[in-house]
Amino acid sequence: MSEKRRVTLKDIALALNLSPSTVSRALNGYHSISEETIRQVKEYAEKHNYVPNTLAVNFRKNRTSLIGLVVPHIVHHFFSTTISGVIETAKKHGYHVLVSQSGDVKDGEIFACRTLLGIGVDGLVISVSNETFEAEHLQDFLDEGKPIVQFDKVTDHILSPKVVVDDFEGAYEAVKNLIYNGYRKIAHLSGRLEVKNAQGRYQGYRKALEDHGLEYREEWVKGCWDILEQEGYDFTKELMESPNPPDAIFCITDLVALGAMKYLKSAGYDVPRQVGLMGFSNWMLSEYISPNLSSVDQHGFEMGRKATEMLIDLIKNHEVGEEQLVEMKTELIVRQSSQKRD
Amino acid sequence: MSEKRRVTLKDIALALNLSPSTVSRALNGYHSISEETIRQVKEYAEKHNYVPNTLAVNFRKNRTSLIGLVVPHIVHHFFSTTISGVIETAKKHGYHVLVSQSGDVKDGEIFACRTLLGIGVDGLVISVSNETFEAEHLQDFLDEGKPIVQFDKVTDHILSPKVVVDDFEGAYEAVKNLIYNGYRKIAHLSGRLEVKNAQGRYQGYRKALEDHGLEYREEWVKGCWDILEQEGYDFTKELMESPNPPDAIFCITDLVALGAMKYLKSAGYDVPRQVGLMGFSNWMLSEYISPNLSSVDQHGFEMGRKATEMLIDLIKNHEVGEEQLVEMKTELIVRQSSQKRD
DNA sequence: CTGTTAGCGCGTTCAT
DNA sequence: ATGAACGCGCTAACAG
Repeated sequence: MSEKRRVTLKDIALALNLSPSTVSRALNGYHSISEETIRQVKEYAEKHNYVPNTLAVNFRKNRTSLIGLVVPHIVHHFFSTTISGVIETAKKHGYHVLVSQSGDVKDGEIFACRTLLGIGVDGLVISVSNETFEAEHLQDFLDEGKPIVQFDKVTDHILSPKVVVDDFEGAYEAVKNLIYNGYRKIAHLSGRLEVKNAQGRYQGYRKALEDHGLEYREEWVKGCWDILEQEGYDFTKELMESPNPPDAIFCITDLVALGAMKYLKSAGYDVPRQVGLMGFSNWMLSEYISPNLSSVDQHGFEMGRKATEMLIDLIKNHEVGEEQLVEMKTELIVRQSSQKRD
Repeated sequence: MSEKRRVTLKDIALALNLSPSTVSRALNGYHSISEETIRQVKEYAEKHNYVPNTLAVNFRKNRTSLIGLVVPHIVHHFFSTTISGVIETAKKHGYHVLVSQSGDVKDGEIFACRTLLGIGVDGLVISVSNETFEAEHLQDFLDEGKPIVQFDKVTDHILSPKVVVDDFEGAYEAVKNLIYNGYRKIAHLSGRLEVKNAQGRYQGYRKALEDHGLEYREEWVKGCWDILEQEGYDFTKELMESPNPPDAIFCITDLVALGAMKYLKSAGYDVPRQVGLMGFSNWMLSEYISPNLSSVDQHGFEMGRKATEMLIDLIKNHEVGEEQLVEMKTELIVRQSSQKRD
């Protein structure tokens, strides 16, 4: 509990017989200070290891060099990847990241945002919850001149730059792959269609069927409300026990696909020979399960990086940003679960 | 870019014909303020949604309500679980969390810590890197009166409370399980034995062998320097191709076990019938791979919670904490990979 | 090139 | 029960 008092600008000024402002300028490399003074000040500062009081600087400048990050679930592999991208990118630009999770529910998100705003973050990177259909808590940021960049799960209820993957194309390619592999009755475990990603993937699915002359049946589309593994399990059971079972399932995300896989295995189906399976998001474990799961990679780290770079640009230019959509390409990862024959 | 100026104490004072100090006191519930004034002030504040300027408060009080968190890798499932525990617990107590990753290297850790200290976090929760054998960058926190709580991967080069799992017992039970299942030639893919966890698990492994009269052979212990999947693969290959191959492998962590599994499968071994496999850490994917992997759960969320609670206690009591070890129990999760027969 | 002054918003003396 | 005054550490505006 020593609590040695830190050296302040004033201390240096006093010791060197200068004014605090001169010292400040010397340390911050102003042009209008003599070489000699600068040298002197820097030397003294170094020697007494002066560290500027960040709290005071923040207060004075009314900024924190903090950026807020809100994601639905930290533990989901895709998000922990994006978190990594955000943090690393922020670091490179001298920013730091406050990470919050919304739990994928509206109230959690609102709480997180209010808190972050209260702390005084300079900007926000957010992937909204499944329940975000209005955005007052986000508008508050813009009203205070603090930019927001959305990524992955985005809402149109607020004007801001967005970084997303091309869900439509990702889904299209994924389903096309199933078709090329010989599957003909392709079902889709979707999400809530009010959610953009879910909508995009659903549309890609339909278009792929259409373009290849395959039948679209409404009863082959099941909406997972919470995007849970259990939903994947239950809906797959439902599908397979129906009078007209599909021979392949395209799932909105890998977690749901895992549930589907579990059911199929437990019910004795041969994946991929009897039933093909395709996920989305390329979770780490998709590579390890057996049969390993074909999926669509979203380049999470890159998304986090891109979103953060855009945000920091805005912060530095004192802009709150405009509606703008950056679409990143997905990458189809073909593994065993979608290959009818080896 | 509207930038509506926020309401300040002064504004309220002016409007209500009071002094700023009275308003401050009213808002912070001082005893020496009349009910009436309090009511009045609170009402006005509410109506004009006054939000105290956190930056000013922090500056004044010389604290941030921020706690720093440093882990080796955010994307590792165990750590993302602990992160979650830290964040949720902090939230409950009105604290926020700055998450950094060290990349499991010394320089990364030092940089993260310096930065966090610079920002002015009130305390630090850290799981140190594989290379942390001295701790000046941690001592700096204590010198400024800011407590540290270590968890999971801890070092004795600094005096602080630590939250760990009982690695020894976890390993002991894990290896015992292998033995009970009929394996007799048990190898161990360990980590760097200077690292505490690695040491504990190694000791548990040895003791289990000893207690059950099994042979310990030095060439059956391989040290993974970076704890990578590839190391698991390579060492397993080495082991199995040696003149005296083991019939089971206890791995320092699931990631290494995955590498082992990959090799064993690719080389045509039957896991678990020919070779048993046991991991440590219970990564999410261990449940999903096939055969699914027996492992030792470390209750990551709980560890994060416990460490954070201890830290916040210290912060609130203006203590920097003493050497103290909280050992949490592990939980053996028996799955297929360690069952010689079903 | 440098010093003086002033103030960011708040909490906390010390008065009254 | 309230107000006046001060200062946290720093920087920006305005002199000179």
